[in-house]
Amino acid sequence: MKRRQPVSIKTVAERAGVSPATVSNVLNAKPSVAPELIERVRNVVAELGYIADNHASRLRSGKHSLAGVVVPDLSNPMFGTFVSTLETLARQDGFDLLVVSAANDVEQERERLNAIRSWRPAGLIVIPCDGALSHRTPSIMPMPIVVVDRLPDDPDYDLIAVNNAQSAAAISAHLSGQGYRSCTVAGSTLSISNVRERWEGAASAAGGMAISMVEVGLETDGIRRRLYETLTQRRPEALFALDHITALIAYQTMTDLGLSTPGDLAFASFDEAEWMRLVRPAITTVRQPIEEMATAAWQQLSQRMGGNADPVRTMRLACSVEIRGSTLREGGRSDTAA
Amino acid sequence: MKRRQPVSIKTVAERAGVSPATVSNVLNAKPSVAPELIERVRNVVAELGYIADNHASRLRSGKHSLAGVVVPDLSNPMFGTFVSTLETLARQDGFDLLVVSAANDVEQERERLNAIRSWRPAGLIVIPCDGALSHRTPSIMPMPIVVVDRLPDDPDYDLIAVNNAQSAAAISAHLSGQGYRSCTVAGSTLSISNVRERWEGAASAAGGMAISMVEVGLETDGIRRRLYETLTQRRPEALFALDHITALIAYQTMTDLGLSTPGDLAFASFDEAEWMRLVRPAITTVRQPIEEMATAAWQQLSQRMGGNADPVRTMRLACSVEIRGSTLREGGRSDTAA
DNA sequence: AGCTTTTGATAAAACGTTTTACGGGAGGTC
DNA sequence: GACCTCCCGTAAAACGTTTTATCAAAAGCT
Repeated sequence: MKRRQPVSIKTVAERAGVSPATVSNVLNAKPSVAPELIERVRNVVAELGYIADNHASRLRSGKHSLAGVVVPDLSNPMFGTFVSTLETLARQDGFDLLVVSAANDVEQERERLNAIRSWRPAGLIVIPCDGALSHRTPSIMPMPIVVVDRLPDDPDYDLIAVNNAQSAAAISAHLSGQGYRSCTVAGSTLSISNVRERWEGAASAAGGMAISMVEVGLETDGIRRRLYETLTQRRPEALFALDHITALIAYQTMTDLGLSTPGDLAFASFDEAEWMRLVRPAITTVRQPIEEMATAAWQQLSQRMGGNADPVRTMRLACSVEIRGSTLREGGRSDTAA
Repeated sequence: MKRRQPVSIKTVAERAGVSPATVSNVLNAKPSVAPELIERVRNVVAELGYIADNHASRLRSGKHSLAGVVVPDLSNPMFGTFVSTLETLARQDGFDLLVVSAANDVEQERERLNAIRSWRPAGLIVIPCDGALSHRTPSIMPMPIVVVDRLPDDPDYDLIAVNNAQSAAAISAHLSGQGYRSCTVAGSTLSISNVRERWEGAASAAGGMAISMVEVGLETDGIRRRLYETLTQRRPEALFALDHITALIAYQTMTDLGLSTPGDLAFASFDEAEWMRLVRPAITTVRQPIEEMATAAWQQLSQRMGGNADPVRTMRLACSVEIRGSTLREGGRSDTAA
C-alpha cells in the first residue's frame, strides 16, 4: 500500500482523458482551461496523490525554487534559529532550503560551496567560517549571494551584519562607568573581522579603564588554557568575552576557580545564550537580532533573485545591550542602553 | 566576471572535441575511456568550472542524491545537533540534505511532508511533532522513512528512540533513594508517547515516594501558569521536568519565587541543555545520545535506501543519567548510573 | 452565409543529463 | 585475406516537465 509505481504527469493525463500539457496548465493555474477540465484534472490529481517532479520542472522552465544556506555549525543555537527563521520566510515565497553546515571547517566550507552549485540554487545565503570567503568561492557562482554576520574580505557580496563596534563600545563604556579599572577582552582571533570590530569598539570607549586583548583561538582546549592563565596570573577587574564559546568556557573556568561575579570580577559577553539569563547573577550581554538578520538577508536575496542589480549593499543592524547583575557594582544602578 | 552564460555538458564536449556521452563517462568514472581523453576532458572541466546539473542527472539516471529531514524546530539545539550530525554522515555517503522544520506545528508538518515529495528524495528522516504522524503523511510516500525520537501511532515505519521508561525510572529511584517523600512530574502532555513513557517509568520506580503527574501543555504561558500553581499551592519535595522547555520554565519560575535547589526542593530534568551544567548547583539530568540517534537513523535509512526490505524495526538507545547537585541531599553521596 | 477573431486544447520541441544501441577500426585466428 | 572479437567512441533516445506553435471549433462581424 505504501509503494506504487511512479505516477507521472502522463498517468494523470491519460486518466483524465486530456493531454499532459493541459494537466500542466491546470497545475500552474494558467488561464484558458475550461472549468470542467480543471475539475476533472484536479480530481485525478487528488485521487492519485500526484505531485509534480521539481527536478523535471526546474529543468524545463528554468525556474528555481531552491535556495541554499551555508552556516558554520548548525548545533550552535544561534545559527539554528537563523536557519529556522529563514525557512519560514523562504516557504512563504515558495522556496525550499538546502541547508549545509560546514562544521566550522574552512576546508569543508569550500567543498560544500562547490557541491551546492550542482543544485543550481536560485540564490545563496552564507554565514562564512571566517573573512576569507572569496578565496573559497568557486570562480563561477552565477547566483546572487548574501553574506551574513561576518565581513568578507571581498566587497563583492551583499552583507548583513550588526554594529559590532558600537555595541562593544557600549559595554566598555558601561564597565568603565561602573568604576572598573582594568578589563580583559577575550575573543577567538582578530583575523575574524567580527572580533576585530568588537575589540576596536571596546578599546575606543574604555575611557580611563585599562583594556587589553587576548586571542584565545578556536579550539576548546586552547581557549580553556588561555583563559585559565588570564584568570590566575593577571586577573583583571572585568572580563568581556567576544563570542559565545569563549563566554561559555570563561564562565566554566571562573566557576571552577571558585571566582564569583561580579564580586571577584565583572563579566560580560557578546552573543547572548539562554543560560546567561538563568545563572545568578544574570550576565550582561549584547543580544544580536538573529531573526531580524535572517529577515533582512532573505529580503535582500529575494530582491536579487528578482533581478535587482543595484550596487552591492551593506546593512548594519542594531544589537540590544542587556545590562544585568554580572557587571553591576554593589549598589550600582541598572540601566539598559542600545 | 561573476556571471557567465550557463555552461552545460555540451559546452564541455565541444571544447574538448568529444561527444557529450564521453564527457559523461569521464565524470562518472566509467571504464573504457582512453586515458588521453580523460585528461583532455578533465582539463576543460577544470577550466570552465563545470559541474553537472543534479536535476537533469537525477531525471535521467533515476539516482537520487537527496534525502529529506523533517524536525519540529531547528532553533532547539537538540534538533540542531541532530541535523548537524546527520549532515556529516549523509555527505560521506554522497547525499545532500533537504532540511525542513515544522515550527512545532502539526499543520505545517503535514504541509511540509507533502511538499517534500516533489523533490523525490531517496529517503526521509522524521522527528514528528507528535505521535499522530501517519495521519499527516500523504498516502503515497514511495521512499523509505525512518522516524526518530517520538513513537508513531502506526508501526509502519522504522523507529529510533531512547529507553524513556528506564531512564525516568532511574531518576525516580534516585530521588526516592535520597529520601524525598513527594515528587511532582511535569511534562507537556501525555498524548505524546515520549512523555507518557517517561511518566510511566518514573511512576513505576517511585518506591515509597508519593508521585503525581501534571500536564503543563505546550504553550509558554500555560506552562508558566501551571508550574507557578504547582510550586506555590502544593509544593512537592522534588520536581522532575520531562522535557527541556518545561525544565527551563520551571527553573525560571523557581528563581523568580526565590526557591533554591535542592534546599527548597530537588530538581531534575529529562533532556540535557548546556545551562544545566553551568548553574549552581548543577542540575541532575537524563542525557539523550543525540549523535548516536542520528547515526543509527542514518544507518537504518541507508540500508533501506539500499533496498533492504526487512520487517520494520524499532531501536532503543540508552541514555546516560547524570546525577548532580540539584537532587543531592545535604551530605548525600554523588553517583552516576546508566 | 462568408469572413475574421477568439477560445481552448494538443502535439511536439526543448531543458541537461545518462544510457542504450550501434558502428568503425584494430588486433587475433585460421 | 576473410572472419570474428574486442575496444573505444558516438548518435540518438529517454527521463518528466513546460512552452511554443499549431489547429479545430466556436463566436463575432458585416
